[in-house]
Amino acid sequence: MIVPLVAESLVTDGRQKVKIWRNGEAVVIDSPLLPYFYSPLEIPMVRSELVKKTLLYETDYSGDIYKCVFRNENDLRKNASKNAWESRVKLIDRLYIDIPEYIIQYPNNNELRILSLDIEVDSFLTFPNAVENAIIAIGIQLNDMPIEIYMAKKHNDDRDLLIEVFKRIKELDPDIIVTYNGIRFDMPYICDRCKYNRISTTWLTRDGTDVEHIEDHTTGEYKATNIGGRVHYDIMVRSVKDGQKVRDQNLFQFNLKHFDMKSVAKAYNCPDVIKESQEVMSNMRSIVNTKQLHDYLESDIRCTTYLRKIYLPAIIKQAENLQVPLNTVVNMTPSYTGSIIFARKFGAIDIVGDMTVGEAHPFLSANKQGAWVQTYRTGLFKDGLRDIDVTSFYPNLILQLNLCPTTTKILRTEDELKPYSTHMTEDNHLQLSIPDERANCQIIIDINMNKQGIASAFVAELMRDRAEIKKRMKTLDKNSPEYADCDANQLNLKIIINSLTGFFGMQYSLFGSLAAYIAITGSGRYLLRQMKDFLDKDEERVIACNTDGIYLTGGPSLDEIHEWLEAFIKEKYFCDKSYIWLEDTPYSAGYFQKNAEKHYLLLTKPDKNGKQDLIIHGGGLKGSAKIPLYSAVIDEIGLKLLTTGVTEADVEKFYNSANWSLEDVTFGRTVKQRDSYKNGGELGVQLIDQYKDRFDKVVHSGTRLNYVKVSPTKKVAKHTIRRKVKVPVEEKTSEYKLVTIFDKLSDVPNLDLDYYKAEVDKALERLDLADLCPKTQVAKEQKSLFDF
DNA sequence: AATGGCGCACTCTACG
DNA sequence: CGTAGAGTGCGC
Repeated sequence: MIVPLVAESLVTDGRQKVKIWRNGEAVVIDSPLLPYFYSPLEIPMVRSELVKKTLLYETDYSGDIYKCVFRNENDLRKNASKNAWESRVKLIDRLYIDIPEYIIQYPNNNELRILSLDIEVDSFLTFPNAVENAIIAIGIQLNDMPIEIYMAKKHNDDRDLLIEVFKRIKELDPDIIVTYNGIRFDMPYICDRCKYNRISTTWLTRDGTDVEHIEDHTTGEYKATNIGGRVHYDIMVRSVKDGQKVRDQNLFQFNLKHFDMKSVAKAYNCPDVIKESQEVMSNMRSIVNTKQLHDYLESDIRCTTYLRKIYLPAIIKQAENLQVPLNTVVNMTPSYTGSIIFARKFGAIDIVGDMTVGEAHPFLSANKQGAWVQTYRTGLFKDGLRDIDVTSFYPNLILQLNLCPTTTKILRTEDELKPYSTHMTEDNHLQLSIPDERANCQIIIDINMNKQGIASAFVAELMRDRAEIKKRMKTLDKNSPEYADCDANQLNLKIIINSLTGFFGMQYSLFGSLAAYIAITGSGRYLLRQMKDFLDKDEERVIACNTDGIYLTGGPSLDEIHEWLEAFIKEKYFCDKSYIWLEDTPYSAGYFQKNAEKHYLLLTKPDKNGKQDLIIHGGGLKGSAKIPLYSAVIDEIGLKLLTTGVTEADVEKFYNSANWSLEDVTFGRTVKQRDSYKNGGELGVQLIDQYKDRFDKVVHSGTRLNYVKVSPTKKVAKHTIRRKVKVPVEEKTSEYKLVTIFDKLSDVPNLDLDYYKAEVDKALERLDLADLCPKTQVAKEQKSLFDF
C-alpha cells in the first residue's frame, strides 16, 4: 500500500503534531504545515499574510484577503468567526489537500495484516444483551492462516475467553480488524463485556488507548470504532448497507432483499455457509462449547474473510487514488471524496471557498426540484418491453454543458414559469432558462464556454480512465489478479463520477455549485421529456419515465433514436459534439401498477441456462413494511402473472391459514422509550408492556419487537388474569400479541385470520387481480344466484 | 459536530 | 374517526 494505515493530528504542549501509523509503528512529527484560514481582516497577534486569491462566489470582491496562520488547531478554532473562510477544514485534511505528496512518504508497504473477527454470544429466549449474556465463542483469522476458534466452557463466564483471545490478537498484531456489523454489535459487545469483567480494552489497541465508539450525532447510533493504531473495517456498514443506503454498486445486480452476512456471502457464491435455525439462535446456551457452535462460528469467519477479499482491495485502491491514509477512506462519508478533490483543484488555482451552497442560495438550496418521474401506461405488458437508459446521464451532462463552480452561475430567477430554453450570447456564454416547479420560479443560468471548467475536465479525465480500464479488462482473464485490480479501480472511478452531482448540490459543500446542480437536473428533465415526445410521436409507446430512463413498447431502433438525439443536442446547445447516448435493455414482460409512479415488475430475458428473474421495483410491491405473507404472494403470483398467467387455484393456498408459518404473519415494530409515547394505548406501549409482563425486563429504546395481529377475544374471567397484577385489569384485550422467535403459531389460537386474508387481498389488488380474491368470487356467485 | 441529491409509496403518530 | 406531517424505504 502506498499510503499510511492511519493518520491523525494532535496538539502537545501547544505544538501542532501529526501522528502517522505505518508498518505497525507510529511516527509523531511536527506538522509540516500549520492550520490556517482566510480572512478579509488581519487578526491581531496572529501571523497574517496578504495573499493574492479570488473568492469562489463573491467574484468581484476587491478587498484584502489574509491567510491567518495559527500555532495549532485549538488556536484556530478560538479565532474562527463568520468572517473566516475555509475555517472548518480540519488540519489533517489540509495536509491531504495542500501537500498530498507528504503523506505518501509514510507508506504502509509491508504486507497488510488483516484479521477477521466474529463473536457468538449466549442467548436464552430473548435477544442477548451484554449485561446478562456472556460471549461464548470468538473466531479470528489472520490473512490466510487457519481459522482459530476459541470457546467458553460455560454460558455465563467469558473472562478467560476474552483474555486468551486478547493475548492472541496482541500477538498477531493486525493492522486491520474486519467484522460484519461489528461497529454496532461485536465491538460494543466486547467492550461491554470487558467492563463487566473489569478487563481493559487497551488490549486491542496499539497505542494503549481504550477502544472508542464514535456516535452519529443525529441518531445516537455508533458509526465507527477507534482502535488506536489499527483500522476497524465493518463490511456491512462500509460496503454493503448503511441504514437505507446500499453502499456497493455491485450489489444492485443481485437484487438482494436481506443484507445479513449469510445472504450477502451466498449471493457472492461463498461456499459452505452455515445458517442455524431460529430455535438455536434464540437458545445459543444450548450449544455452548460444542462442535455445532465451533462449526457455525467457523462458517461466519469464512464468510467474513471471503467478503473482505472482495471489498477491501477496492477500498485500499480508493485510499491510494485519493492519496489519503486507509482509515480515512474506511470511515469517510461519500461526500469526502468530492470535498478533497475540489479543495485541491481550487486551492491550486488560488480560489478561496467563501460560502457553502446553502449560504450562497438559501432558498433554492432548500427548495430545488430534482428528477422527472411519470407513468403513462399501466397494467400487464406480456409481449415484452424495452428500457432505454441514458448512459451516465448526469456526469455526461457535466461534460456536455461544461459545468463547474468556476464556469456556472445563477444569473437571476424570474417569477413566471416558462418552458426550458437555451441561448448563446455573443461572448460565447451558454444561457439556460430552467423552470423549477418546486421552487416555483424560472432559474436563469449562465455558463462560460470560453474555458473548460475544472470539474468538467475532471469528469472527462475520470471517464476516459475508466473506459481505458474497461477496455483492458476485456483482454484479461476474469480470474486473474490483474482483472480484479482493474475491476476495483473502475468501480472506484464510477463511484467518484456518480457522487459529483450530489456534491454540487450538497447544502454544506464549500466548493459545490447549485447552479451546476440545477443545470444538470433541469436539463435532464427537459431532455428526457423531449425523448419521450420523440418516441411517442406517432403512437403512444412510452410506459414510464424516471430520471434517466424510459420504459416503452416497440418504437424506433436505437440507431434511429441516437441519430435524432445527436442532432437535437447539437442544435439545442450550439455545439458540434453530443455526449449523451443511450443503452437499450429488453425485458420479456412487465407489469406496471395502477395509480403508482414507481411500482412495477420486470421479467428478465432468459440467460444462457434459460433462467428468467423477476425484478420487483418499489416499496409497495416489495412489501418492505409488510408481512412476509404479502411478499410471498407478490413473488409467486407476480411471476405467474408475467409468465403462465394466474388462476383461482394459484391464489387459493395463500388464503388457507394452515399454510402460514408464524414468520409469514409476523410484523416488527421498533419501539421508543415507553414514556415518550403520548398515547398509552399505542401499539408500541402495548408491546413494551407485554414484554415486561412476560420477561420481567424493560425494553431498550430502539429494540425491534415482533408481533402478530389477533382478534380481540371475549373477556377472560378476571381471576385468571389477576395474579400479581395490582392495577385494575383492563377490560379490552389487545389486538396485538408480542411474539418472540421462541413462539410457535399454535401458541396464537386467536390469530386475526380475516385481517391476514385481507393482506392477501391487498397483494392481489396491487397486481390488479382483485377479481381472484375469494370475497369478490363470493360476491359474484351471490349475484348470479340473486339473478335467478 | 458534521451531514451527496430529490421523488414517490407507505406507515405511524399526534391531534382535532 | 379522519388526516396532516414526520419518518422510513426504495429508486434513480
